[in-house]
Amino acid sequence: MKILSLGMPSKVRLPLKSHTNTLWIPQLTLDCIILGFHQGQLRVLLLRWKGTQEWSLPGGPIRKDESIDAAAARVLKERTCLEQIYLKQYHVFGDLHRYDKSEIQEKLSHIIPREVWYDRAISIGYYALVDYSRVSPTPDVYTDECQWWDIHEVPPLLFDHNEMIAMALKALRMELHWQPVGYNLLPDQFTMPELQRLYETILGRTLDARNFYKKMLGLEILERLKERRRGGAYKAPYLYRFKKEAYEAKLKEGQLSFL
Amino acid sequence: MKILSLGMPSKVRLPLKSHTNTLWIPQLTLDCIILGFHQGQLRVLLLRWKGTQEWSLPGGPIRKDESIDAAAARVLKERTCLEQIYLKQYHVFGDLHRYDKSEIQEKLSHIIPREVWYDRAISIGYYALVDYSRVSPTPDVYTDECQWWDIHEVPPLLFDHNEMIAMALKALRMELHWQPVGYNLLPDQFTMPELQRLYETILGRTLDARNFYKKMLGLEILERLKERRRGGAYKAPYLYRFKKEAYEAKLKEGQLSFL
DNA sequence: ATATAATATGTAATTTTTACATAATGATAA
DNA sequence: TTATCATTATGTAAAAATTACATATTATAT
Repeated sequence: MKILSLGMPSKVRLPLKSHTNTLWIPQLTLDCIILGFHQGQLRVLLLRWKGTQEWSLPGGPIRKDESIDAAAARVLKERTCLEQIYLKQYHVFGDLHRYDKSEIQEKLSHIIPREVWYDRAISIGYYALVDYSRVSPTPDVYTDECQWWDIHEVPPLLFDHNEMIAMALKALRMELHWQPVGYNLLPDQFTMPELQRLYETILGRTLDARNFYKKMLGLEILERLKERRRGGAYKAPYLYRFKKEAYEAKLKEGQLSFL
Repeated sequence: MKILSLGMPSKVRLPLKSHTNTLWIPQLTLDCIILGFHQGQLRVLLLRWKGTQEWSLPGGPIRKDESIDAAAARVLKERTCLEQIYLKQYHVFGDLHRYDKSEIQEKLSHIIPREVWYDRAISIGYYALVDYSRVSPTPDVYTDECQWWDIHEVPPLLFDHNEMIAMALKALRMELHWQPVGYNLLPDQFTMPELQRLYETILGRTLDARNFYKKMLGLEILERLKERRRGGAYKAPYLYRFKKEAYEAKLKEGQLSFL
């Protein structure tokens, strides 16, 4: 039953008619907004289609013998080589005319024959929070390039993927209030200014450092290490680590409020 | 494009193989947790299968030519005769073994031939908030009865529908904080104690009346009418009404916090 | 040794939330 | 008609959370 780690022919990751009566659930896909944090930017992993300047999100159909969460984990693993990642289902995109099908057919005709696209597909949106430094961006057979983009600098994408990213960011902003988002987006060890910049970037506004320290430390889910981050310019900041047991306990009791 | 109001043969509302290559998207369904508030209870609309004591949620497959939101609205309309209702997509149930298929085949074999069930279906969960008093519960061709149940007294249901209700309630509790849930669940005119009981019921805890009045009136989205609710025993309470423009404006700016 | 720019921290004011008790009222019963 | 009743309506003080704000510290760079 564990398809997840087996991998799959990454050829098939599109809403194509050829999926009918095969391994794949027809007319249903998922798309994955893979988010990382680097240099004060929230970044999203995008793919560039072979021989084009067209970008879109990683995603694809769901196997008949895998759960949708496993399918999302599979897509994530194929593009990042990461497993056991925080993945959140946040919205289903099911409008009849989610995107201009003929435009897609046109732009990708040299890769995908026009006639194999479904008239219509429904897509389950997931976002993943990953440690940027551990990701190895990997294109698939349809694409030349897999690259991080600042979420605020994303170019016009194929399908309705710009909208998907916008909605994921909105959902993430909500989650920021009661989930330890930093735990998933930052490396195991991080500094308080890094965590603050993460919050500021996602929220789109600045925060007061003193109040931020107070708030985060008051949650009692952070542990300050003896070491400081060396190598940077100027005063070396302390390193912190999330206390996993502590925050999981508080999460369960719904006693976490980050903002 | 407006399939919504056309209605459809309500015969087909199951994840059945016969949907392949027809009007319906295969292996994908939706289920609808229709919620009303009555006599201090949060109630959910359930269907009883013909000739059985088995209950389950309203739902069914999605037409190839309707959006998923339109499909949910269609299901809702068929069971309640209501349109223009608040519907919220809250989770996709996509596990491989969401429910015991053979148990379903067995229990419903006198209604649905065993062989027509899909091996597996994925279901999009919606919940709807309706004005209880305006609902006309209507069974479909597979069911004898369509009835309200206290959400805390729901019997064991077919499929994974108990879990669906539990998760819908959880999602609703979150929404209660920043959405005017009372606007959708109560009649146009209502009293403050009614609104308070609604909140208490959904949250599962009591609230202080003075603080509740203060909070709700402080939001400046309620309008007190001159009339009071007559007919009840003892002191007649004032009637209130939501100021639609006011709360929509505040909702947009994210400036509503109900709790 | 000095300058630099980022880190680390405390206190007071404000706002929000919580706790708590009593008078008013309309319906009911005597 | 009056008294009783259960519910509605309301204010204030304490506690908690949030916001505003300024300075000493320190690792690095010069």
